[in-house]
Amino acid sequence: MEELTPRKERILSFIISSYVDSALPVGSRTIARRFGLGLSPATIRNEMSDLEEMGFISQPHTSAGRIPSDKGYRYYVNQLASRGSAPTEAIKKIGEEFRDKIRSLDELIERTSRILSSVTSEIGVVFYPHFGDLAFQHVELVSLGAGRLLSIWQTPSGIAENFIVDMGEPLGREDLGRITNFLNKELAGIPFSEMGALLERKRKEASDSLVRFYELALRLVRESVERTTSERFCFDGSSLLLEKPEFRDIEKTRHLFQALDDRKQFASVFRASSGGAGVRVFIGHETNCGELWDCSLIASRYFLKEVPAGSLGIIGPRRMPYDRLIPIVDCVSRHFADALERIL
Amino acid sequence: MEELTPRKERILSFIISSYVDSALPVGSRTIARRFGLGLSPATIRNEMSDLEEMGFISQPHTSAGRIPSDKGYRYYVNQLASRGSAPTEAIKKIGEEFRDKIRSLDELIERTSRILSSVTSEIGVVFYPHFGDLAFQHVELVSLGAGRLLSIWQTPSGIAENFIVDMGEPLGREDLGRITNFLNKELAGIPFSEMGALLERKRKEASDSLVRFYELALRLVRESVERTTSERFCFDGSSLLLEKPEFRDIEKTRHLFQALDDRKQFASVFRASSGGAGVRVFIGHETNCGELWDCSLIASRYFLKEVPAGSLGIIGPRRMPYDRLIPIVDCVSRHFADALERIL
DNA sequence: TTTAGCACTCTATTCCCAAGAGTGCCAGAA
DNA sequence: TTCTGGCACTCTTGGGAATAGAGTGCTAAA
Repeated sequence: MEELTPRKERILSFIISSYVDSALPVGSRTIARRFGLGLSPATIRNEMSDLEEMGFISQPHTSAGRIPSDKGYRYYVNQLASRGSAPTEAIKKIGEEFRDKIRSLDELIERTSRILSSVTSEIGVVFYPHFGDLAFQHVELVSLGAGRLLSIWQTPSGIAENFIVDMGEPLGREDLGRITNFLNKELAGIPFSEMGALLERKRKEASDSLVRFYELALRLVRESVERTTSERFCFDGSSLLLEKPEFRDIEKTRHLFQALDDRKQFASVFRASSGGAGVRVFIGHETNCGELWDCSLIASRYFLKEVPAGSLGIIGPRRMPYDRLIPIVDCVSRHFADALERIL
Repeated sequence: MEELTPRKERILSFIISSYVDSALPVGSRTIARRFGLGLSPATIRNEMSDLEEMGFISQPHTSAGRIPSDKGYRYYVNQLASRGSAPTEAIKKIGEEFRDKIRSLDELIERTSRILSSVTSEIGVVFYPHFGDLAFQHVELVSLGAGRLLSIWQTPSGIAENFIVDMGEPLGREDLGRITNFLNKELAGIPFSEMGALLERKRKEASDSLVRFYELALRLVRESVERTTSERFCFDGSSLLLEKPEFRDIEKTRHLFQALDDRKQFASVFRASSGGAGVRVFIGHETNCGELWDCSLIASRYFLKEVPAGSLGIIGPRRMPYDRLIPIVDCVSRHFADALERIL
């Protein structure tokens, strides 16, 4: 990205913060007046004309002020990254919210999305963690009768996930013990997501006496662990969107809500957006989702025992106070990861 | 509710179906023209004037046609109840949707809310079942290390729920066995929701050697089974609301979405609305929720082993094709209950 | 390089008017 | 008694036209 002169940068920055505040296009007059620098509107106009030509701002129509473009926001956000302050007010509130005892994963997820939306006044989104990349250590099977099992999968660090599985055929106590031992021996240390493939491979080479074990094990894995790849998430605060002036237009808003309703599509947008570590920001068309052209995403990946496990963040209009919201999402993300490890 | 003459009833019914179709106030002229009966607009006007005085219809303003009132819809819906047909088209589709294998409770809930909204074009809502009224039969405890337990609770009919609980203190294998036996003996046959109170009572009279067991048991119950009373639900299709002409007004719609965002409040509205068996309809102010004055609820309670366990339904504008939607909600409710028993 | 001035453009608001839809009421017909 | 045609009245809706206001681009001078 090209560099801007300090003056252009200040003007761009002013346009952004003013527009973020008011949702109104910003004119040269306003800038000259509320801008420390002793410059006349005419000078500002020349600078703005340059900025427009370079693509950082645009005009809704000929006789309106300027509004920031994707590129303008992007430049601003990149500048921000180097500084990165944190609003102590919000940080304190977040800390308090997470201090309450949270007892289940569901509660944590719902709670966190609520916190995100209440602190930022945007839509808060939290994805359920997936465990695929964690290493397996130990499984326990409990019979529930009629061929149904409860399987409890643990990692070396003590994280546990469990599933009810219908095995189709009833299994005796003895069988159960054997399968348990078999799984614990065969799969120790393997990441959950690779169990299926591994069992598949081994089954082909297995002696006849073991084939049945491999098949039962495979069924168990398929019906339980492999389910976690599904992309569940929870979001909260959609009514906040309707308060923003850019969503006064029903048609526009409807399309946006359609995108949110299509959970599959939305999950893929969000997931794509949160590769890499740390907080990442996706502005307007950067989301790669047509309906979200006037929205931005601030997403953060969270980790479980150093392994990426899911993401969370907020979604709102492009016109966002990025300087305030980026550190907030980061802060919530850390608290969430902590709380997650405490629960699992 | 007072009786209407057959002619008034036919007119009311026509006004409702026309208004449901078009969202436009209905005038006497329209009725006279598209109404089999050879009556002049003037006659119809007189009848309408009566209906208005009786409170079944109202005028948005002096020179507009009439629209149905809560009372009008209510009369219509009550009439419907006696007939109760079912749209085979939709029934077939619902059956197909439920035929797919559904593997977890979460999946079933999300799926069902999606089906509800796609078949009815309204918002579909499904509450998670609560198990409080089911009888307890058997519990199993599995240690996860560091004082954390997985507890698996079963009913006589084989339904299982499980929870991870942090007991605060590590428990040896022997302790675990004792507590398991203790719980199974003390609580057999008790409904889940009454376990806490029962243990509390018994603890007071217990001999010193048993107090510790009661306390551990109480902690276990408090941290696990009693959580299920929380009112979780899932809904889908909120973008469909924005397509309806009555929600073109952003302010009005915002209030509605605020009500939906407040999950606690919404849960209580919905739950209050679904007392009793069978499908129940709540029109406008009957929902007892200010923000929902222009909405209706069609709710059905579902059962688990003959015990009411939760509810599901749809929410949309008052202007709803009740005749079509009531049987649909009923149908989904039945399929859901079946699927639920298959899963748990 | 900056500034002041000026003509120009486009939006948003207001007001007015006419068209249209629907009603209520009354007097007369069935 | 019940129904109908006619008529005056009311109220919303939509389409200009006029106006005010905001903001720009350009040019010439400091």
